[in-house]
Amino acid sequence: MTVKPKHELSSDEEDIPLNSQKKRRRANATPANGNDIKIVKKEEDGYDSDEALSKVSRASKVSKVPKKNKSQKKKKEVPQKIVKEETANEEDESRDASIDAEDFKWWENQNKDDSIKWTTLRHNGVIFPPDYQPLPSHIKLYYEGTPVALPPQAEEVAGFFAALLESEHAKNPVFQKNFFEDFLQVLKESGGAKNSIEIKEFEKCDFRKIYDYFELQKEQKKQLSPQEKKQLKLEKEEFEEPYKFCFLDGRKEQVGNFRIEPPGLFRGRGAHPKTGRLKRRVYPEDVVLNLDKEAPIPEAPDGHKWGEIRHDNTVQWLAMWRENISNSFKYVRFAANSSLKGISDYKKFEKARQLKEHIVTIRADYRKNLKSKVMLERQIAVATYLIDVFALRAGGEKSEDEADTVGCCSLRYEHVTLKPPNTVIFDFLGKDSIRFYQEVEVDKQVFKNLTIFKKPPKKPGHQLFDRLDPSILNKHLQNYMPGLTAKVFRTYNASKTMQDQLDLIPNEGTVAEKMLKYNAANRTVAILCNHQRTVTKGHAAAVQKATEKIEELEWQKIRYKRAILELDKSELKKDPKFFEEIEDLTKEEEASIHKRVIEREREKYNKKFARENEKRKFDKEELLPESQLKEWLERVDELEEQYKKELETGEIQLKATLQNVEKLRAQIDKLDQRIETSTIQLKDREDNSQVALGTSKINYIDPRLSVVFCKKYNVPIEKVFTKSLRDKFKWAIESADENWRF
DNA sequence: CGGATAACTTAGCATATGCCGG
DNA sequence: CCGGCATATGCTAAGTTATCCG
Repeated sequence: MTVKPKHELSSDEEDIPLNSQKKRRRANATPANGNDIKIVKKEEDGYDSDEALSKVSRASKVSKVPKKNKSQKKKKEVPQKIVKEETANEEDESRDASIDAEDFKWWENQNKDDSIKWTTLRHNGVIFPPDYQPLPSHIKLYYEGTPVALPPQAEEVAGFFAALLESEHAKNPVFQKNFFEDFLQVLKESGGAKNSIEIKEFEKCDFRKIYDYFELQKEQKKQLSPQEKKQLKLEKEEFEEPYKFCFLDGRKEQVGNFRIEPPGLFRGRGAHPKTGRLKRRVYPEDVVLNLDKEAPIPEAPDGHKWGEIRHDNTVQWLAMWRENISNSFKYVRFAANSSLKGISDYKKFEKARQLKEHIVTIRADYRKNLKSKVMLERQIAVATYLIDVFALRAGGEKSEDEADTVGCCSLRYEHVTLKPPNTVIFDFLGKDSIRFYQEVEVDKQVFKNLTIFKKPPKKPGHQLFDRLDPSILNKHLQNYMPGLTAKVFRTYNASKTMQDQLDLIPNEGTVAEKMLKYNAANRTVAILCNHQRTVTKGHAAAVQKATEKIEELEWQKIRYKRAILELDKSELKKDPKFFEEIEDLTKEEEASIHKRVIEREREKYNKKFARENEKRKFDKEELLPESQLKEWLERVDELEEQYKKELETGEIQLKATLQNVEKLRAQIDKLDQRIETSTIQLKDREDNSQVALGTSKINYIDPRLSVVFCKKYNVPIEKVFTKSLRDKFKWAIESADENWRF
């Protein structure tokens, strides 16, 4: 218990001055705040050093695992079916593909060393975006009111901006500036405006005419007849056909993104310094193809040549090119339903499941290490805690020319606010500049440590974990389990949470009711992972509409109750509670409901009239006379009159069929039903408005959990997985029985 | 060893699709 | 049956991590 680990006795590397650590971005390098020394003093944070020590002996128990585990059981490889590349009949290629995929059940026979991804790989290359089509001569950019004769190269770039004129990007000054710089550059390179107008200021450019032209084109496309649209779609599919599939070890498999990304303006998320920059056109010369050595090399377009032909069977990309915004690579890869992606996915979840065997130890360890005498160990402990409990990402360092977003290791002083005794407010921008905001209670010792990590001279801009980065953290995690890294915790906790939530669902009720609960479970996971979406622009309006609808149902119900009392006063005595709600509706509320209902009725008839006549016009039939509309509207007027009277007298007029207490009660029951469904639906929609369920379903929740749920609860799999997810998760659907557990 | 980077997963948004209620 | 809305899909940006390289 009191054995002092040797590395703590010596002045170890932990105590090197912080300012000799690798330089940190964003202003101020982390100060040497003396924490490292003070931390060992008991009075600093009052921990029991004896206890702190015991942990280290524990840590030494953790077995080191070789980096590469090559000793994994090597099962026999499935004999692969050789598929003829030329099917005699090409009429139904996709059917062939699906048969192929079904034939290859890799999950029934997991194998081997996965550094070699394939032995043969053949494909037809990639699709390039069409050449630029110059605008008609009367559509121009205007500069200080004068049309500019732009060279096509520059016109194309102006068009990229014009297309975004009504978007938020176009209002963003950084976007404007970056676009304008690149635009001027292209303009210069292409010889400047042909009518020698010199463009100098962004503010003097008017892209409206180009924008309007694009809108018109969109409109015209929409106006095409269904047959024409169908024809276009058919042509598109036919053109894409050769690129959609490839042959991997002789099996026909789907390619994911076989289209080269078209040029445009870079739309970075959040405050990205490069947003608006010109993303340049990619030519065959920029593209590297990956194929097997004997594979026929697809022909490059017209007079072009491929940049390079590679034969690298240790990777799973088919083509790649370098992109000019951040100088990184873009890849053409297999589709999500491909065997290689499926295998990776399966391994990901199996790895997460493996973490179950170690999580207790890991948690016990980081709890103990929260009190370690070594600063690095404490930071590792706190970071692991945050990653485990709050599902933070690893948080690698980012460069100055990317958006300022953070994850665990890159958290800074200002991202964490401490509220004694042990409340922490996290507020930072994470991946995709999505805000992470949580006010939470944390472990007491975690709170103390965060206080230490924030101690002066540390101040805003400084790293909280000044000794840590994902590589150090991951190396530490590998000690517990081969392949364990920070991101595995997200997968593990997401799937574990889903399992726990699904376990709480009783096997009863309709499929719809079960699905509501499944989605609620899914939502718990999405919230854990902070998967958000922006509320759709019509959301507020939609909610209001639905709320009003419910109000109107309530009002109808009250009317019927009043009507019952008119028919038979004695009903009140029999069940006074039933009639209580009549009093809930004030005259004002009722009047405003009347107004809404009437207004909607009027609108309905106006629309009906307009639509009907449009149709008749198209069919060259005689139009409805205005008198028809008038007649309809008069009926609404009558209704309005009737409601007005009702409001004054309280007397309800109903059609003859409803002049009967039993029928009214039945109607009221129906209304109650509708109110309940509508209310649940509304709540569900509201709860979902800011939460994206898809991301966790696609990436984090072991699909076998959903399969088991469906099997056990008799829910059709289509209810939980869309077509594409069923393809992606075929391995799960076919392999999990109803007793499977994460 | 550490920084750079290649290769992969994860992410939200825009747009296409299709489904459901009036 | 049809329009409006929700959902599914496509697109590509933005992460993580292993590995490369000096």
